[in-house]
Amino acid sequence: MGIDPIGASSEGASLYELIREDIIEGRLAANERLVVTDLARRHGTSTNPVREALQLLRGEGFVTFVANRGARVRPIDQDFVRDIYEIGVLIEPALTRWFVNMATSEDIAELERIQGLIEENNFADTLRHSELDTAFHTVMYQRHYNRHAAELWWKHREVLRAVSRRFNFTLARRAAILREHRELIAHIKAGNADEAGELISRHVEGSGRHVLEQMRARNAARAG
Amino acid sequence: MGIDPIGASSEGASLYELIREDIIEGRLAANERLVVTDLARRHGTSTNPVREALQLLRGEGFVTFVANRGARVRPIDQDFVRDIYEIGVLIEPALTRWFVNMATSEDIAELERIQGLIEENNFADTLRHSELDTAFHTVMYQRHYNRHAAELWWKHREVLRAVSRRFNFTLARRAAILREHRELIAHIKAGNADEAGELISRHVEGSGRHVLEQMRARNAARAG
DNA sequence: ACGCGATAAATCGTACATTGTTTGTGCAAA
DNA sequence: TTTGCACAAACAATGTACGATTTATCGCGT
Repeated sequence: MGIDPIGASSEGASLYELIREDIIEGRLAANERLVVTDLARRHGTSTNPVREALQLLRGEGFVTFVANRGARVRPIDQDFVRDIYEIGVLIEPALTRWFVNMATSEDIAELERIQGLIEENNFADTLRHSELDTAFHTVMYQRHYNRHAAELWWKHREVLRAVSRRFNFTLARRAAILREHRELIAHIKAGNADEAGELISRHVEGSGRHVLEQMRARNAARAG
Repeated sequence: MGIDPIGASSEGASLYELIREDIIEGRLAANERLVVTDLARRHGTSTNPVREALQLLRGEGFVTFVANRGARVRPIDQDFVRDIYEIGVLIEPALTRWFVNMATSEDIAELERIQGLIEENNFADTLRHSELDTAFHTVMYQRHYNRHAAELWWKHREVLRAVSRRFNFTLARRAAILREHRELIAHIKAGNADEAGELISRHVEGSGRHVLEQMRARNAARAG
């Protein structure tokens, strides 16, 4: 599964996860107030668990606090998404280069298996594609010695997955994803760490650009 | 046994900040249990504020949780420091390149002013040097459009400052710092973004290596 | 020395009190 | 009628206290 240092996922469907999903998925609007008693009533608990969940979310950056005025939903807007992608462009190549130098034949087989499923699915089920794509990159990053960087990537990934779930892949983007994945596997097999890193850089940047275009288009549609 | 009861009861600073400082500064040992009732008694509050502070720290990665077993201090060990520095090596050059292209003459004057204070102090007061050095880099990063990256840098910086406070600068490191800062200002003046980025990469890596060597030496001394 | 059960301790959830903030109302003045 | 403002009531955040449930500890008998 994921890369989870703080023990969040050990609790099944915790209050933290529920509220977090509501924020990421957009069910809670940007800057919306998070009233403790309301959330407690809605989830059938007392206020204390809600308060602790909100503090946890605050620490992770999903919620903002003002003293004596409570919590609000941090907007998952274009700037937020752009920031995350740009950090990915800087970090993921380094993770990839390390993986290329450490990859076993089992790793490569696993990547090819997942890539096979991705091509088999061929974006028919977009949710499934998203999961497979995440799995693909997780194979590469999950064993990296820099746990901090891997965790950071995972946190960002969860946000981006939720955001991009609202959109469809353009045909051009679909083709690019498949092509780049195949090319990446080839680089890994050949042990070309730098080329793989370069490719990932373009891959992440392309993915970010794609999502941002979609967000922009939808915003324009909503405004006009 | 850890906590200084004087600093603990000081007014103004929140419970979160107090516990956080105790972790970063090393007054709370690695993996030490954080018992809610103890902390509450020690800080003269009830348990609820402590619980919320711990969740906040959990979200920021300073504390780990296991269900029904409470919180523990995440170790600020060599791996942790190395991870943070490596992320800095990846991110700071990008922040620097942007700054070089955006720097005004006021920015450069401010950098030269701080650099003057640094050279004037010349590591006589190491704490002051640490503050000035942080100020120097803050001038470069604080206005970056990628708020996420800037915040990430700041959070890391706070940890590293606390860690390196335990050590002294070697003569070689002192010389390198002054030389690289001067060289950096020259690159900024000339508008050489790429050279400045390259230099910052080396600067951060050198700084990280220096701190890690010190940690290693102290660990070895403690063991033998 | 090694389970094993009783006891202590700590976490987690609930209920309540206090304090600070927001909102709505009445009233006077423009 | 509208605007500005004081003031009070409702509301919500923050802090305290306590009971329930889970985990850790320790003494005891084999």
